[in-house]
Amino acid sequence: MALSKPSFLTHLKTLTGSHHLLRHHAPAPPVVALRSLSFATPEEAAAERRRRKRRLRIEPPLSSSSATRPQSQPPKPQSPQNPNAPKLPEHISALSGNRLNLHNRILTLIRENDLEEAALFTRHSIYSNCRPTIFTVNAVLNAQLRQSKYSDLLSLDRFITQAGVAPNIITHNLIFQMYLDCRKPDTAMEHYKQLINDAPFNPSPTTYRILIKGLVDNNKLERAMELKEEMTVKGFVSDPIIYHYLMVGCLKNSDPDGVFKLFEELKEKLGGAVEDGVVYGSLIKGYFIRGMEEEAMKFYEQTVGDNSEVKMSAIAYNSVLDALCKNGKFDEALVLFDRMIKEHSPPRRLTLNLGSFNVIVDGYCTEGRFRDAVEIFEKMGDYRCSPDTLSFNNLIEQLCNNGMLAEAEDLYGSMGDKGVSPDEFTYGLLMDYCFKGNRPDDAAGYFRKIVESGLRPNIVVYNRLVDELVKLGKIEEANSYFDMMVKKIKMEASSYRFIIKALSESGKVDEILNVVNTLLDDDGIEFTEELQEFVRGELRKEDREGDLAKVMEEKERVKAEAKAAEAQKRSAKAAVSSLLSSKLFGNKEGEKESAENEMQSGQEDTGKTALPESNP
DNA sequence: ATAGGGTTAG
Repeated sequence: MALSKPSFLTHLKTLTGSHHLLRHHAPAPPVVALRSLSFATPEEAAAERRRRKRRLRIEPPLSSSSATRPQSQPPKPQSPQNPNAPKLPEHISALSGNRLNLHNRILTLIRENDLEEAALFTRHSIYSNCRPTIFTVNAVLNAQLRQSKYSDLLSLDRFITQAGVAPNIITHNLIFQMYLDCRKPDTAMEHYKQLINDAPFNPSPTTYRILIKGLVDNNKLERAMELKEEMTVKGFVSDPIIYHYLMVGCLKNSDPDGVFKLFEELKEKLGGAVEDGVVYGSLIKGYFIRGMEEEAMKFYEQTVGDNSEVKMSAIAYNSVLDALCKNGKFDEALVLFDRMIKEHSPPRRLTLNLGSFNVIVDGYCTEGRFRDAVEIFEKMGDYRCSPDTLSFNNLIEQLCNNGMLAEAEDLYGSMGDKGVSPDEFTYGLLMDYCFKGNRPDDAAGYFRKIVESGLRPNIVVYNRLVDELVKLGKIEEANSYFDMMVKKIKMEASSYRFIIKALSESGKVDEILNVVNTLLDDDGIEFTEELQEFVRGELRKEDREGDLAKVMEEKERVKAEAKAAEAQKRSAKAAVSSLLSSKLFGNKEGEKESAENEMQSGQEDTGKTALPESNP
């Protein structure tokens, strides 16, 4: 199995290490939060939600099957007269004629979700007689960001920088967003410092929104607060949205006083009244946390009361609605929800959205009113709102958690009609609860659905499946899932140990040796002395300790043979290619190999950085 | 015709 994650990270390190704005420091490489099913922290889940949200604006990612294009060597580094002179980005008027045509063609590729082609086209155009504008580049970078193609994004950014396409503020904002999504706030802030020091233009208000939100999401509230002060010093207006982000940060830190302080500060800044409804949900939550229910409800009244001047959007309402639901004011929440429904008159005024239903569904569930929850969930369509995978998962989980597996499965069954696809989480959830409900065959069936639907299988879910099967004494079956999945997911050492242990306990020595054989082929796992000792210990129980050495020797022999065959092939090729002219042949070989590695790795990390050849 | 405003549930 190809070594996927480590090589990806190494690759990213190379990219960032040579990034123009980052060349002065050499921190750890950004550890990209790859999509995974189990989130270690709520922040990770939140980061994933943000990514999903952005992804919504683009067609859902198809299985990344488009072929990797041949790419050639980077050109010689250019030597402009003054390499330190910051270049001004082009003005929007540069986007005309041929360059506008190019722009539109690339936008079409993006719309068709062919990001590889869009990036490649952009690169190839650099040295053609029609250079892409920075606006075109930004469009591609943005699409890559939305699809979490972080290494592609960094690679393209580096490419255009080396090629002398001057980035503009939007380019930088995209880079900030990427680092923050990757949970690398420090790298984002380094980049920000470089921008302040070196760039021939200023940050934009959006720069601060991105940074402050990202810092809060990454648990750097203090730094976010400092940045708010800093932007004020620089003459930027910190608006209600910035304050809203910071208030959310305070709530996360259980610091209601921080919320109140921010609200007062905003109020003063706005001349005594805050009209934007977005901050009131947080304010009310602050009072609830503080145990000041009366104050909370006073502000609630002030926000939505008859003579209120506060402008409420659907999102602002949702935040208030959530405050009520989570603090024992469900009756009031229902009244508010009703009012939101009455005020909803699309397309003129929108006071309801998917989120409103998610909040009220959770409210019903908290009250134990699951039937009502399902009912309102199903009424969503009446208000031109449609559920997504996450909202289905949410309700399915609530039902499962409360002993209503059958109802959860009904709901799952209705996803298809609504055109919503279950994801790995849906299946993992149903799998777990089928095991709990003593239906192991159905549970395994849900697991197989993950594989059959072409979803990226996840080691955590796989571990849970095998764990349950072993607990039930279904060792053979567990082993068959090991065989099925070992090629598809990046196994962990502990997963190998687990299956070996289970096989050992039922005396299946040959199967153990099989697993060891697979392990030896797995480049991602080091067969440490300790691991070997563990295997030997298990084999010893059946008096087959010596078999480990046999397997290892055999593997060495096979590997040595393969190596020899490869060497022979190489020298034969060398003989042939010396007959042909040029290095072209050799290059192509190299590319073929790396393309194969990527396909095996199954990651979204196709970050090839080769530049096209300079002028033809 | 390049970023970006907010919410809620994994």
